[in-house]
Amino acid sequence: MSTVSVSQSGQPVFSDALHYTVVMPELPEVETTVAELRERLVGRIIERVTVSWERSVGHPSLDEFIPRLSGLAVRAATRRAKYIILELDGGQRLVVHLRMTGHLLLDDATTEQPRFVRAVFTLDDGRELRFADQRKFGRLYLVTPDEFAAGLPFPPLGPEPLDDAFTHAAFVAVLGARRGVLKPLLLDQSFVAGLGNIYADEALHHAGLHPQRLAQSLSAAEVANLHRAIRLVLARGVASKGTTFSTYRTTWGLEGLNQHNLQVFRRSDEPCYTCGTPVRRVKLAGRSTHYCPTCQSEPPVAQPEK
DNA sequence: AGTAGGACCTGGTGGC
DNA sequence: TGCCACCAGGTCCTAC
Repeated sequence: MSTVSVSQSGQPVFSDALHYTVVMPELPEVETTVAELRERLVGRIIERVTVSWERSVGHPSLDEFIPRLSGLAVRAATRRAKYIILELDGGQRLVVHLRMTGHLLLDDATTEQPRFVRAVFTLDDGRELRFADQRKFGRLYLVTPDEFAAGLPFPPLGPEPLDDAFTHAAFVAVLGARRGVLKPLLLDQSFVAGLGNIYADEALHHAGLHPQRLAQSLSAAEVANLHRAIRLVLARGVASKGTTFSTYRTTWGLEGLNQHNLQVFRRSDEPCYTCGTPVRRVKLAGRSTHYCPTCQSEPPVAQPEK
């Protein structure tokens, strides 16, 4: 449950407030958000919609987006990859991708709007679902049942790593078709859905694999280790309600705890918990990449360079 | 098919 | 103190 902030200086009391200070939402952060929305939003009716940053709406046009949503009840909240899916009356779906800095906040309408609000969905119970997004990368999509059945608004997505169907054999199958450097491959949503920079680095460390290893160079044992590691770090992230790097604290804000589980991410130059070697940070495929040079030994085959 | 780089964005940080 | 270049990273797009 969220905590309640009681102000004695005339500030509103944030009862039933739901705040997220999660940065960089990946699968566990989105899963946590969806679980909260399932509990607190399903059954409510969207009465009114306002959009203050037009490009936050990815589909359809704003002229269609707003009137089509009005009066619809939220029937279910689910997740696919890093997408939040709100099923509405008539089978329409409001799909949300938080990208880098998106937040969904559920607050009493009388409370002050948080910074960077891009869209507000006024509910029938006096609350508002607020989409805040500092860097404006996040997107909202409204799709019809036919569009959703045709795969909109999703790009090609790989298997869900926490599904029971994502067995070792299933991982071998998707990996066998791919080549290239491990780190960018793990970030490729069409390979396995839901990993981002944090959990990709953590999975590689847990599996003892150097981020520059080539996918096709892995032994059977290393493939099994990587499969186990992906599932483990994501499951641990979900259990910890996500990873929070917040620059500010609020008395009513919910916060994930997985940052305390991280072995290498954002631990540059700090000692590896396993062997004490300073964690190294390099730029790989345009992303900062963290690894332990001892636990994750260098690729056995020399990379073509120089 | 893969790789690289730019674009989208803005607040925070560090250098001068 | 003030300015400014740079960085953060999810995804799409283009080019090679």
